[in-house]
Amino acid sequence: MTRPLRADAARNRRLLLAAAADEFAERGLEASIADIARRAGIGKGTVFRHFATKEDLIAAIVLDRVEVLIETGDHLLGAGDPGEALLKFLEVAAEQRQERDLSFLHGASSANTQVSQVQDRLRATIDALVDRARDHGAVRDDITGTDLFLLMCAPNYVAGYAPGAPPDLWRRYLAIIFDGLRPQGAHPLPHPAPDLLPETNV
Amino acid sequence: MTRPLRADAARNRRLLLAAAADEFAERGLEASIADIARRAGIGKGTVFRHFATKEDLIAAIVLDRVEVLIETGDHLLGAGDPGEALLKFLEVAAEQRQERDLSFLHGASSANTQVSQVQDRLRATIDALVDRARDHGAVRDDITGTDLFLLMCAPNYVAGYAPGAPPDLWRRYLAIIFDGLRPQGAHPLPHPAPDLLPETNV
DNA sequence: GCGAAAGCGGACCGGGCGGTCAACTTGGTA
DNA sequence: TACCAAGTTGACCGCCCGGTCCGCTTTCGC
Repeated sequence: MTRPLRADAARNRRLLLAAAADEFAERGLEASIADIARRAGIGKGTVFRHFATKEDLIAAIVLDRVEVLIETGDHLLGAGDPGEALLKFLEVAAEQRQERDLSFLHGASSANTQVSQVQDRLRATIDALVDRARDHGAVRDDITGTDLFLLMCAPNYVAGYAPGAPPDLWRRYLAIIFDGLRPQGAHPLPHPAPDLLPETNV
Repeated sequence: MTRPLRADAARNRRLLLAAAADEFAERGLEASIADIARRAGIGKGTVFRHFATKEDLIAAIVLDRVEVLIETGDHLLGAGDPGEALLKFLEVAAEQRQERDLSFLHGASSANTQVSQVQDRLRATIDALVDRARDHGAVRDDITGTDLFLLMCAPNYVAGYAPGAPPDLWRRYLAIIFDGLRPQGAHPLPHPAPDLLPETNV
């Protein structure tokens, strides 16, 4: 369908995505296109040749990151202890976020259809991980894949509130939250699990 | 020291703070001063008469909200079951956040000395609540007040990721996290508690 | 009721943003 | 090697932002 990119264009696209991810991680959503272009060593106009709007650029970054998580999750589905697999998945997700925190980009790009599609795929993978762990008695009966999808980002978020915190403080809060997911000593939950409509997250 | 505000000025200040809180809750940090002024029914110049910068306005809002939490916490220190008191405190904090989510303002104003002072006071109150709950065996031995200070906002944050979620979904995630804080079935934590230096949070 | 001080408001400013464009350079192909 | 489509570039545009300023209005002690 679409002819392959010219060699220089492909190189610039890679540079651009890397620079954008770094810049967003450092400056948040309001990182400017001009700064991103400068960091990538390309002209501002080139950015808009590759991505029509800033939102499209953000969506491309999110797409890449979520794909990685899906691959990780699918791989873990076929391996070892189900409880360990789920925990390992959460650790990988947290490590990705720790390296570069781009969580705010997910919200900023959820309107994009490709992003919402890939997020649905991620949710399916997490559902499978949780189902397997639940069947194995590694997590309590009353939690769902959606719960984990939502809780996934919490450890980094919590650790991020500490100013000069050590880089792997998230491990502490992941452990606490995961203890809350175990069957031992679980108290009944006061609110039913949400069900996010999978087709469209409006 | 400073003479009291004129009647109209005091009224406008109240209108302004209320409008700003609403506007920030709806539009996030990038809510504009012009919109806030319009919502309050006052001129843009008047905003800057009351608060020299946008940051000062944000700090004033945060100050008010944190004071409320401190009062709540101090009150709960003298009442009933220590474990219930801590849980109740977290519920009140989450309700405040659910009504208007201004958590992003805390980060934006932490440079302000008044804000960091009042946050230190809040941390002291939470420390006391946690110490009492721990002594009573309501929470595990290896968590600290600082842990709770950081975890406090997590339930709303997690629930906020669900698009059309019911308004009190946070209760579900607070329950899960609180189960993770209980002594029953606790697994050892892989990372020590952080200690935020209280005098300055740089 | 009057005058001075306090408060008010909106036109205005400099700057930075996302996005456009037309002149220019480059890569692949016949 | 010569050509042209694809790609690049930075000056430029309109917009909106936080913040200023000064002529006007309101409050309140006397």
